[in-house]
Amino acid sequence: MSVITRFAPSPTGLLHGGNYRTAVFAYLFARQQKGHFILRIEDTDKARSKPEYEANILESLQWLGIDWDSFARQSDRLAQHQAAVKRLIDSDHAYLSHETSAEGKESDLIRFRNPGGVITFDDLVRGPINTDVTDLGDFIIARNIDEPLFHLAVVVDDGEMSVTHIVRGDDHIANTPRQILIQRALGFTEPRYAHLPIVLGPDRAKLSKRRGAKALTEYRDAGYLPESMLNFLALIGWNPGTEQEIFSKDQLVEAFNFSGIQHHGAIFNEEKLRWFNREYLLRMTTDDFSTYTMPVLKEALTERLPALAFSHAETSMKEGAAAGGITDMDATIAQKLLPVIRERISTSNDLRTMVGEGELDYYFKKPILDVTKIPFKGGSPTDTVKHLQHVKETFVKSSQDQFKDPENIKSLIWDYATEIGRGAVLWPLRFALTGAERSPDPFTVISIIGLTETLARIKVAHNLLEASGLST
RNA sequence: GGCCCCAUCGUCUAACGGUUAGGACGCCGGCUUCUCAAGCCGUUAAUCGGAGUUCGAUUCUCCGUGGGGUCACCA
Repeated sequence: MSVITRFAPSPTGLLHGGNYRTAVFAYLFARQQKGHFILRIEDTDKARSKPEYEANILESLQWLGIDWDSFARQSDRLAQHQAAVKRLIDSDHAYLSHETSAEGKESDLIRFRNPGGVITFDDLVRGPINTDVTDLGDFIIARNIDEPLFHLAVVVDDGEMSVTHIVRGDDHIANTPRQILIQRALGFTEPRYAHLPIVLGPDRAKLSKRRGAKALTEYRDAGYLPESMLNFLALIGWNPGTEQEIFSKDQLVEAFNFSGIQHHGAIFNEEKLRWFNREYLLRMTTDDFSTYTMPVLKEALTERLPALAFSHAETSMKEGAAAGGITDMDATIAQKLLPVIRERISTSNDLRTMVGEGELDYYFKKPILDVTKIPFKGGSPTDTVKHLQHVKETFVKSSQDQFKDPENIKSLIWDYATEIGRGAVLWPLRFALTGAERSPDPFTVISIIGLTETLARIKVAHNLLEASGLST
């Protein structure tokens, strides 16, 4: 018998990572067993189900790389549910019960005739679970013949779709016995159950939208990669029994097993997720990283433009700044900036923040220099001018094509810097270029902004130092 | 509260009677370095408590304690 699993979310809100973790496990198991994976939208609650939530579920699953073999919507299966209710009534497993609700509404509810006794099932992760269902009483399975409720619908759908393994959150453990009761009354084969430990928020309570759990699509929008999200989700409450942590989808499919699933809840740790994302970013090809980064970088830079505009007017990078977008020149620089960015971010949102806070400004405009910070730790302005002058002359004498690679640039002045004291030479150079106390090394910066701009900035620092020297 | 489940570093976890209780994230420190980032190395940190069983308990049993889930005409 081939394995059939399903993911059966309700489109009554945006689903969070914990919900999708359930989908991941059901999916991995189905793929591993060369089985069939069903996506079933449980929208029997008409009042709360919304099309946009359903759309978000589909979108999220596709993004994660969880593809389904068949799709069903519970609301499309009303006829089957009604037939089942009729069968239940005809066989005296259920009956009509005329009742008045708390709000005073009268209706003919359909109640399941509970035989009582102990129901036992062997959970794939928890082992045998026994429940005395006597106390449940005759529970309600439909509001009326046209409005079947959750338990009835689930059992009918799982039964008719021949689901062999029900993988779901362990908040359903308490529901299982009554579903088994309905199942037996309807004559369906009992599936295997695998109840997954709940995913907790930082407060150790069940992850929920109300307590601030983010929708999966929010993580996507923040720049998380589907691969890292899948990897992370799979490792919440499950481990392969080895020390491997980075898993491709195929590897997860192969390694997954129910015995590696924990029996207790696990906290959704965003720090770890960030780490996973960074690991995947680091593993990307240059082209893929560019595709991942450039749209965000361009967008962020465009927003940053007002702050950059002033200097665009007076530098060599001025073309087209007023046109409302970043210039070709800027785009070229952005492309060169990619390696620098890669070692500094975990998500593209980090990049957005960097640009927004002006951390990248000096690549696109001349920095405004605080002249007192140009000399290295207690170095004199006079010596600093001398060193900058030397560096400048060395650069001028060198051929243009040496300025593409940071290592080459480094080799031009490294011996001089070592001889003089690297700090005394490199700090003023780097500061002249960036105006920042913290930045990548000067060689990297030069390779990005180019020789012409480098010389211009050195000249600015030079002039500033001389002017301050005269006035003191 | 009833019922059910769970319990190893702050977090995710390994150990399936015998280990200096291992790994990862984070934190902290060092190396490298003009600064930052990265990288490399390292430190700190845990078996909830109490009884048993056993030559020996993280591991098995019981009792506490703590945490979580669930108790709808929601799913």
